[in-house]
Amino acid sequence: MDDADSERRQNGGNKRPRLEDVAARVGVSTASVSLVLRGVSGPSERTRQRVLKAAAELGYQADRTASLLASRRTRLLGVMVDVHSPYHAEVVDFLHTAAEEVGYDLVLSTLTRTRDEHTAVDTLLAFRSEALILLGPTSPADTLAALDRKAPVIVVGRRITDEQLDVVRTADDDGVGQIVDHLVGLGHRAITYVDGGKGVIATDRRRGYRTAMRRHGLDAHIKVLRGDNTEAAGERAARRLLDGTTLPTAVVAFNDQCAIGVLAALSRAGVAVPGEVSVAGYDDDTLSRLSCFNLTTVSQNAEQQARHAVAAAVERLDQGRNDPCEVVLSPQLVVRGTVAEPA
Amino acid sequence: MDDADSERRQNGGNKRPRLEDVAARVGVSTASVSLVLRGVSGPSERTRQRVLKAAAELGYQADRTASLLASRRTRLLGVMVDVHSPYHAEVVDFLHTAAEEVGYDLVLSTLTRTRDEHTAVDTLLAFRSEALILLGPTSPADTLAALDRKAPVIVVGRRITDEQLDVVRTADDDGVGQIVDHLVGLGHRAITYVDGGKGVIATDRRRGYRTAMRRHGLDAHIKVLRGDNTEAAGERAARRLLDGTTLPTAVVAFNDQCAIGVLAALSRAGVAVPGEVSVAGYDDDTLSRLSCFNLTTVSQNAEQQARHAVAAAVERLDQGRNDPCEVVLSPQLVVRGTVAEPA
DNA sequence: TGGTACTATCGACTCGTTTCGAGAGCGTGT
DNA sequence: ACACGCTCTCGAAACGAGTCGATAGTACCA
Repeated sequence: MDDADSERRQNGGNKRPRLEDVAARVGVSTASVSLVLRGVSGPSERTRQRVLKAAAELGYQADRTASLLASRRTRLLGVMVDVHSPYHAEVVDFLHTAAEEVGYDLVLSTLTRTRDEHTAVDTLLAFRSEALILLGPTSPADTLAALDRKAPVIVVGRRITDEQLDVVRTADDDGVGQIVDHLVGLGHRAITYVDGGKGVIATDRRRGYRTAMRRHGLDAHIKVLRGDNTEAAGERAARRLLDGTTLPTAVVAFNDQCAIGVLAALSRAGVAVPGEVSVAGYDDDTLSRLSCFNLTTVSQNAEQQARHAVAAAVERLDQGRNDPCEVVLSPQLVVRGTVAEPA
Repeated sequence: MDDADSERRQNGGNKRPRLEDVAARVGVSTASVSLVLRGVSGPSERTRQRVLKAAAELGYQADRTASLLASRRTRLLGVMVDVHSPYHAEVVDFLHTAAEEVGYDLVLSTLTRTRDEHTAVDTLLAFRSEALILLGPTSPADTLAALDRKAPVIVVGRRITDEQLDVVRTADDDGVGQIVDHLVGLGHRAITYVDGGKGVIATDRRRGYRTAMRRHGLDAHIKVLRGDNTEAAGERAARRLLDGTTLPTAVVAFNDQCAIGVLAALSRAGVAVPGEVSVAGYDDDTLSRLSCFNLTTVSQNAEQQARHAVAAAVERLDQGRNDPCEVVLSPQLVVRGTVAEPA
């Protein structure tokens, strides 16, 4: 009955019902329906009920493209992510909830092999995102600064030299410092670091290692092995270690992936972890939590990053903030099973 | 110079340029500009050049919400994914390229802890997706069927009882069968299966195991251990195995995660893999490729799935197909290092 | 009865594009 | 000179919602 009714009402086919269809069914204007459906006060309780009923019966759902166009504001935050990153996945999770709390919605655009940052961001802008939350962008600072002129840009997870942009990140040097402190506290002295290649993040973490070692008067033990953010790089580094005359008592890797590589190479060589050598990673990603690795690492606190990113966007959009802000979160040491007192 | 110019031209502030702004700058109508920018034939070469130049100078970018609203078609495919799944990430990757090839764009909507399938799909519809590509949906068949009345639904990666829907999936039973065949070919007879819990997928794989064992006359060796799609479940199952009197020569797990758990428990117990026991997983996910696991597994062929999903959508939308189609892809055995001849 | 103070509702316009029929301009053939 | 086709361009009407000032309708009081 209802079906036939609504089909007749609709212009011929199976097109989706419009605001006007709901309005016609109830016998009010589209304006009233619009108000009711958005929960704005104004319409009477009677109208409200009837509109809601009709909308439900028709299976009405607002056409977002029209809504966005009509309202000056879109209340849309564009988020650029790398679908392949488990860490990004986690952040997106929290971004959703944080955005929802302040009445914003998210548009996602992802990086792929054939889809670079420029393309991804263009998509976000095309959807009229009011602000851009970029997770770990690799574009140069001035590109991002240029982008910022179109819509407020919030860079997440990366230090940036440009003074204009909002940045939410964790203190990478501090994080590595915490690991070193922890290791030294357990009695380690010969602590080797496996590097993460080029990039701001790698630089910061390396500096964190160096600084912490010096702080503990372990200048002589500072040793940085070339590495990268991959498991393979970790393995290569570990093999170089094994080729040497003496092993360090602890290895700190640029990130978890790399640390896993180190772990694998060591265990293959029959070196007990953490019996003979302690190993630590960075990121607290899904891998590190696997019980077979149970890797001691540093958490970047995805939830806090997400909250601060959304907050930064809202401040720009709704509270008229114009000066850039930089939120530097303290990373958190996650002690698991790959670190112990030196033998 | 340009900056000042364009700022003056725009109405006061720093609003984004509109089609009209470009048109005014060139001295033509918005209609012409629209044609040029979409690459539609019609405008003269002279106009084309001037429009392109002006658009570039103004940094014009089409407002998608307006475009979508104005054009009957949106050429938008809605994709529901679970950001946490590395497998989904891979499919999304290929979906992007496949969609691009046929002139469609993707809107992504993700599942999170607080965001269920219904919400995710609503978002997709709100953006006027013309078809819905759902990766591994868990909603019941009739819910999906209802959805299909609003927009063609393409279910990816899951068998479904409803006859109406398009489905793209791999033959899970066949995949497990291939593993068993491979193992039997190497001389294994005592092959145990670790189950994946409830759900259609688990059922299929379990059946694949049983069928294959029977085909090889190994009915007596059929043994299914309770399990799940997690590492922890794999570990538990492996411990139960270790508690038994004799170990099987091979273990096939529901998926890679579970297989990793099995691996971990075995190696902790000092059982050599693949020396004493061979282990195989399913999914060919990122984990299985890690050299420290180097897990023999079965690939679902993300690229093919993505292509077929997009093709199915296009057939529905552009080629007037009305009958449901089911594409069942053949999974592919990926031989790595955790399987060998029995001792 | 008239006036005030609300509330509930509506009509008409707006957002930035696309679309489409109409028409201007031009060369050609008769 | 006229009609014809052709290419290029344009004006104006959609698209489906949101916005806002205007206007009925009601209730109350003097």
